[in-house]
Amino acid sequence: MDKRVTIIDVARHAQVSTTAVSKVLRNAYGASPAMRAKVQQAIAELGYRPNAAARGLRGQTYTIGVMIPELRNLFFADIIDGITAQLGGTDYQVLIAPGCNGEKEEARVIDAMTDRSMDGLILIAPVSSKKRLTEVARATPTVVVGRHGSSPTYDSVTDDDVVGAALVVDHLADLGHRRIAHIEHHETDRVRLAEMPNAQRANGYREAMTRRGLSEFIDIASTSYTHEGGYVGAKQLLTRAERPTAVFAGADVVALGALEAIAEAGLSVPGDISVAGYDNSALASFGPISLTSVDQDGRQMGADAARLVIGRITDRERRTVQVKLSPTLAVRRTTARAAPHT
Amino acid sequence: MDKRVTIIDVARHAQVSTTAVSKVLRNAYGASPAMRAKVQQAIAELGYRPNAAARGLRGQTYTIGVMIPELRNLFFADIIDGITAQLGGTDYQVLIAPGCNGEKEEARVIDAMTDRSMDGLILIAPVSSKKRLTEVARATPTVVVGRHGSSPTYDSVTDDDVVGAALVVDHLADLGHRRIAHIEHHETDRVRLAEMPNAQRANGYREAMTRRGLSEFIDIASTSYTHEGGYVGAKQLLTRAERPTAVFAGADVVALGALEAIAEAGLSVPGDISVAGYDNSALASFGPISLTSVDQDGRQMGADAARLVIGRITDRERRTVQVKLSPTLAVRRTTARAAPHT
DNA sequence: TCGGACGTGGGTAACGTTTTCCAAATGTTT
DNA sequence: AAACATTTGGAAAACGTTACCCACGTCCGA
Repeated sequence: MDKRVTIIDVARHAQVSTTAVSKVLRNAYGASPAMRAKVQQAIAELGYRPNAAARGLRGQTYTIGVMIPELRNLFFADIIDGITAQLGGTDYQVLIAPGCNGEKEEARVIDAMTDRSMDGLILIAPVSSKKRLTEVARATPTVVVGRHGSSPTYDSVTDDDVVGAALVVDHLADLGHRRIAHIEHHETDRVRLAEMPNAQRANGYREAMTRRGLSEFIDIASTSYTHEGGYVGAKQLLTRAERPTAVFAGADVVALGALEAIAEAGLSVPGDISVAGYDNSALASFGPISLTSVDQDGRQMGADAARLVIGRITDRERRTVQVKLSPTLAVRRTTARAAPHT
Repeated sequence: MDKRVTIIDVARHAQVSTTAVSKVLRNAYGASPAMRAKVQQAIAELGYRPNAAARGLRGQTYTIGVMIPELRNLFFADIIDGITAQLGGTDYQVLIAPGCNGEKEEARVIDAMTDRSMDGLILIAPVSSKKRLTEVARATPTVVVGRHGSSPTYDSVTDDDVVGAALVVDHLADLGHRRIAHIEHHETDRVRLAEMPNAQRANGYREAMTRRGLSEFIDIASTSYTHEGGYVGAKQLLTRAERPTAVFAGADVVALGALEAIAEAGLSVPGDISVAGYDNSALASFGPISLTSVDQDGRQMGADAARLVIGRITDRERRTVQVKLSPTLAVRRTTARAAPHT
């Protein structure tokens, strides 16, 4: 339990002041190359590492907090990969706060990160009110990922969910499908209705169906973005007098639930019904499943978010920006040509 | 950008000293019920939240760091769930450090957590040398999950991998299989050879095969615990003059890779070949896959780890303990009776 | 030669807590 | 009533770092 080496030890060892050591550590102005070298050697010899808590008290903590609503969603893992890749090589460390389902839990987690004086926050698909997010971002540089709408205080990175939904509808319509149903995440809150990806996907679905002249076939099962939600939603859709020939699930995990319900009903995919998901998670590309899905390029989203948060840490006055990425469609084996119309 | 409320503001507002406030915050001795009430009211009125960085400089940071080697492994998500569930309701916040594949990356991450003066560390399946782990644990209360062997400085939580492997072999042997092959994670380091779960699983496989009188059929493909490793390993096994009738993959993700290779070879599961995995991750239980797998109860492991780390924070002198849980087998549809021996 | 600009280095006061005393008040035993 | 223990509250010194400012040389142009 020997004490940690401090900046004072380094200063003594290099025969300079602690100010000098601090300057070297931060690449700050006012240190000659000679002194720099001397200090760096002392740091190396003593194996000194700065104490982040102490740093945080005056300056930065070199920590970026990432809030993730759900560890099991593989799409989020892609985002994290993008973030860490972008931040690799810098002094910043990424720390993830897990398990924040629900507004209350989310508030607790955001508070915890703020309390730890993190330099920047990346919030993935937060459910908090816009007011709250705006306040948080006022105190700490923040990037919100996966939530539409702009804010004067935080940057945002989103996927164009309307386009994504259209990709699916067009793909299915091109294959001859008309009865294309959708399973959505039920949303009540008015603001979130406009900002959350799930709502945008449902809107995109409606628009695209209308554009293709299929408005009479619009059919939405309103459940939730979970495996269970997909299962229940598909069950509902299968009881229709005229069964849909294709199901567009709002997320991959939903599609998996739907697949299970369809299999239970004794129907085959894509023979009887085509199924498409959203997120193109690792699950979707897994051979035996091979789910057609909208690809959001999570890595790119994560990298952009990291870039933006660092940018805002550097210049807090800069105007906020909104990055909107375009999704692509990964066509696989769960979608196929529809049977001729009866 | 209004300044944060500090302990000084609270003290002033409640007309007491900062010491008094601090005592109330920490439930420390020396505060009368009357004062406690007064201070708590002031805290509520001002919406005060203690600054973790400042706390860390003298006392605790109320932060537990969890190192996780791979975000995509769903088994790890179960462990995290167990940890957060156990810690819910306490003042401790869990922060996860991602992306630490490789010894060097792992060292960087552990350093980062130490630098941030975390109160406790939970290291999941670390690959660092035992010496290094021992040193880390000397500086910070640490629990190692998923690595066998005991240490004088850290507690450990493991699953009995030898038993787990035996469960699979017995299950398959009971179904009439004799050519039961295994796909292992290749290991070179001598210490890790004894401590890492993958090695224990391979040992358990050998022992069980011998015990069942099947030693002549022992057949191991040595690749890695990845999807790719499972694919390659299965390819190897399928080229044998006499093809195995069952494959025991050391991890679920490996089993998935194997399933893909088997499907490509035009063979059916479990008709031609039975496949079993390890970890019983969410993937394994997913209907269309329905993989027979060893269940480790990750939630329980996480809960135990959290309990132990808090215990060690409270009493750093207590002797280290080793918790060893017993796995069970979740039998599903990828294993079936073997064809009669030819 | 003077005066300012610039480069170099350090002294010192924060930052927001906890911890270690210490003093005063109160209670309890002889 | 004296002596002693306990409770209650606070003053002040850490903790390790950074930010702010000042001092001293040296260089250069006027």
